[in-house]
Amino acid sequence: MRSPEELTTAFRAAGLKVTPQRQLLFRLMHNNSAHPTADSLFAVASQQMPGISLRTVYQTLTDLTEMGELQAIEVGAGAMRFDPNVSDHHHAVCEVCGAVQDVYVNEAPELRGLDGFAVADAHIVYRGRCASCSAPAKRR
Amino acid sequence: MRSPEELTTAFRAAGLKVTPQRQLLFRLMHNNSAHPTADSLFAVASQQMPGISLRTVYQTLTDLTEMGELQAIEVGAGAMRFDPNVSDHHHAVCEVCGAVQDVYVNEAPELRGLDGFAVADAHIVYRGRCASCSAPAKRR
DNA sequence: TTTCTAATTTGCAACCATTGCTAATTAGCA
DNA sequence: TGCTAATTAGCAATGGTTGCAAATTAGAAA
Repeated sequence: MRSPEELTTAFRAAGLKVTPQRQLLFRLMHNNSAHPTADSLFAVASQQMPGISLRTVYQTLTDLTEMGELQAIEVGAGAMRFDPNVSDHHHAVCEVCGAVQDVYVNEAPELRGLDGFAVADAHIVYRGRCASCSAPAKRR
Repeated sequence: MRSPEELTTAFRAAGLKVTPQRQLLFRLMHNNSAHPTADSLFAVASQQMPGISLRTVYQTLTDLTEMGELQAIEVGAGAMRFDPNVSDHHHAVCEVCGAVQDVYVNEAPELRGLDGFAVADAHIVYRGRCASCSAPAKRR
């Protein structure tokens, strides 16, 4: 996803308005590698802008996704996750803490069983334990 | 998933009852490659057993999944799909008709970016057009 | 075969993530 | 500064799924 400044220009150029709500969300998503859900982003946004509505968060995330600035991913954890990294990559989901991290593969695997199916896109979801959840328990 | 007969034995052995509802669902899921949702299975089941409840369909699918007889898959199409093929495989989802088919890969791809993550499982979802949806339009 | 009881089924309410709708507000051009 | 289309907020509604409680029933035991 582009920077808040670039998005501001892009939105205006597309005839869309740049509201304080949108600017806040641009900032919160930029370089955000937490793969937040709409709801968790709403929680953070609410601290900085009390009164912002969950509806607006959903709306803006959808708009950004349709503009290709965000990737919406489904990792089988109920809610949709939003990722400002729109490069070709995959995801690893920790089964303990739920954290999602970006993963890259060197080349797509060879397939068997496709039978005339024209693949447009492939997405891999890895499940397991992230580094901190597989580390031996430390005192805290 | 095992045959209805084997499941009957397995259920009894586990102290579970084999009801007519369960027997019907065993039969409907056995060798079922349609990757049905709970709701579509309920529709089929209702024809053969009017009055069966959607709740029971969910319950039985969940039980079978927990017993390892079914695989529950999430292909990003709203509802969960259930697959009696519990071997190690992946899925191809047609973006036109929504059909899901099983796909096998020769070997898992090499990963970058994992950073201490211990992978337990990987699932690939391919999107594209299935054979019949990419075929040139025929009169019907 | 009958009895008994824990397992199961049903129906419905509740839940969660998300979207539809609409009145009120506002960005930003003229 | 005014105007108007875009946006926001709030709430209702949706779809998929689960929780709950009362009624029913499979199947072991008598």
